[in-house]
Amino acid sequence: MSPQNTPERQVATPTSVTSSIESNQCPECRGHLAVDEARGDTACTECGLVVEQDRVDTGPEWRTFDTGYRDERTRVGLPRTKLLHDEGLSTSIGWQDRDATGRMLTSRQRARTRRLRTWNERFRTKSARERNLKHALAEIDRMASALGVPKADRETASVIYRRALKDGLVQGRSIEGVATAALYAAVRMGTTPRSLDEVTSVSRVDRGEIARTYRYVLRELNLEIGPTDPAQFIPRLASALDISDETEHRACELLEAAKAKHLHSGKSPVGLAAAAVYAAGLLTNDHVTQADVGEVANISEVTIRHRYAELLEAQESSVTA
DNA sequence: CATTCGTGAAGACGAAT
DNA sequence: ATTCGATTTCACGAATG
Repeated sequence: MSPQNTPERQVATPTSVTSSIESNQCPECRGHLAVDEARGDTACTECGLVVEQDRVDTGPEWRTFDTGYRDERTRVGLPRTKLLHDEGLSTSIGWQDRDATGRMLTSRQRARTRRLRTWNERFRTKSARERNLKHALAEIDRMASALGVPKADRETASVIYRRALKDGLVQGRSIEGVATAALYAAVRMGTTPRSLDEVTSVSRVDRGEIARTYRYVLRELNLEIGPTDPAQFIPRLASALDISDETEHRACELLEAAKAKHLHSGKSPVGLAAAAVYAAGLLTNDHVTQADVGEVANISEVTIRHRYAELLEAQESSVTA
């Protein structure tokens, strides 16, 4: 399996590594390089020098969870060889009480075998769960970093994932799907929510699966997460657009007025927040274009138009009332 | 010229059946 | 699982400044 036979694996210095990978030649001994799939390294076959570490395997992984899915395999998770599969490290012990030649075992041997089976099974399932958890937590951390999610929310995400794993919710679903759902739930519960689209943009799983898994996890763990308050998006939009504190404050007032009239149910919270920022910009004479607000909020100009008209209307009638 | 506004067709989503 | 209603988006052209 391993291309190199040399036990010691020194690591090459970064210089000239890129070029040696391209030319497929070892910088030390001119031997040729080979990829070690199991370790994710690129190493020389002659001297064992590792020229590239932690190479990400982008190849497909085909897994099935039960016979029903065997014929409609889908891509799930990271490559099997690297993080998931146990790579032959664990052992299965047969259930038949016979030795290698097929003879029945004595009762003393049977008891001994039974104990071995029990412990072996415990070890196997325990380490499987730990691999699962390690993988998932690394994935959560990667996505959280990309989104700049605060540490407290990452903790929440990992707690949610642990609970999901304990309750067996990950079976039949991809680890990454559940990990993403846990992160999404965590940021929704925190102080700086991210939209489903934002979370999707850093996940390896498509939007639909995230949404489905999110709902599932929410229901199974009895988590109650209401609709996001649009006002929570205001500070982020404000700083991205460099608008004044006054305008920012004004935007919040507009949202308050709208909420009092229940003008916000069923609408996209981000869209509402974006419209509030735009409208507040008009009111305080520091101009932001609809295009700019839409850009940072990932909302179309059309939606901003619709919302900000409603917002101003709600504000008017509450002033006169 | 840039920005804003309105429209109709089309897609996405949640709720209800 | 399908259907329905509301929302959002896209593409376009017109109006406004």
